[in-house]
Amino acid sequence: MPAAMPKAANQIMSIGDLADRTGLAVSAIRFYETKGLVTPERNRGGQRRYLRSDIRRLSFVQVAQQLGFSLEDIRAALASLPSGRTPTQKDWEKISRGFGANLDDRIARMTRLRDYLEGCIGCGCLSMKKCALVNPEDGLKKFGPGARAVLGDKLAR
Amino acid sequence: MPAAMPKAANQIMSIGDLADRTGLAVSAIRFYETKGLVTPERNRGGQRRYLRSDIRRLSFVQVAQQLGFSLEDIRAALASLPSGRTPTQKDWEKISRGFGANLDDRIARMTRLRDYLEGCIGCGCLSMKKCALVNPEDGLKKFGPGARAVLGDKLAR
DNA sequence: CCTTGACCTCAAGTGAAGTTGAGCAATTAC
DNA sequence: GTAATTGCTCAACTTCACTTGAGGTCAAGG
Repeated sequence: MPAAMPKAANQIMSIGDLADRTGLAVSAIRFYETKGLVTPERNRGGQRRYLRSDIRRLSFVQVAQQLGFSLEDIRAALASLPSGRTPTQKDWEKISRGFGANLDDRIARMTRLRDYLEGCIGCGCLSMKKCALVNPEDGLKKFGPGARAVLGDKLAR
Repeated sequence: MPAAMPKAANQIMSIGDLADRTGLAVSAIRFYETKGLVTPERNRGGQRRYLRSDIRRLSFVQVAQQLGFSLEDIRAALASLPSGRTPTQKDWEKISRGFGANLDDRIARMTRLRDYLEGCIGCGCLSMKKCALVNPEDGLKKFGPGARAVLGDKLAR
């Protein structure tokens, strides 16, 4: 058999293969393992063996990271995936929804920020403690000082 | 002696006052100074004395940081403010526009990301290195490791 | 079989963005 | 006028997200 031998059914792969498929550095993948983001098996030589579903797992990590989540946030989200079996679409959809809802919020906040920059920063209100954007309500301080308020840190709840 | 003593014309203030007005920690303000983001005068006792316009300056730092800019990016932007005089509205508007343009991009990108997340994450495309979600053209990555900050705070729990 | 490249572990380093602490000086409040 | 508060410098420590290097092992091709 010549040519095409793309890994036994390409069901399992080495760390290098996974790195190629995800665009991550090998060192990053090992690092993620220490953070509990992936937990590969080992072959009898002690080398890591990954499943194809780990590609998606790490891709999710990358996406979520770009959305601003910390590795710990992501770890927590991934922890809700089934441990015994390969996650299904439904599994993924479920955890994606959590992140997506958050995104809506973030988009709204960024839009507000843009408006702020365009219309407000030159107006002087930045120097005023009571600027609705910088400091919407008295008492917001305890949730995060200063301009954090701009982002819509809700003090409610 | 009791009552109203709201700072001599509140034109100049101590680092503690500035910290109160911006919500920043005193240590952070000093740190920003080492990064060239503020350059206060000193009184004859050697203590830092800030102008009211520094409130705006630091507020801008906070806002820009939350947009994902590094302190170095911000330093560069602030460097275009006039050094001899207190910045005018126009000065601020000018530098804000630069950041704002960037923001439009980001909002667009995030909106795209949200759409993908809703419709795509379960579909398998996440396993592809080229998925726009994983690898957006000019991804947030180029804004540095602070991309996290762009997006604000943590996943609601 | 033997070489070469991929992998292994573990420790240390990086850089961003600060915080904390020691030891001391200046300001403010009473 | 004195005590408490605030400020000063400088060095070291912290967290996050990785990378790099040393020293050694495993596995696939020729």
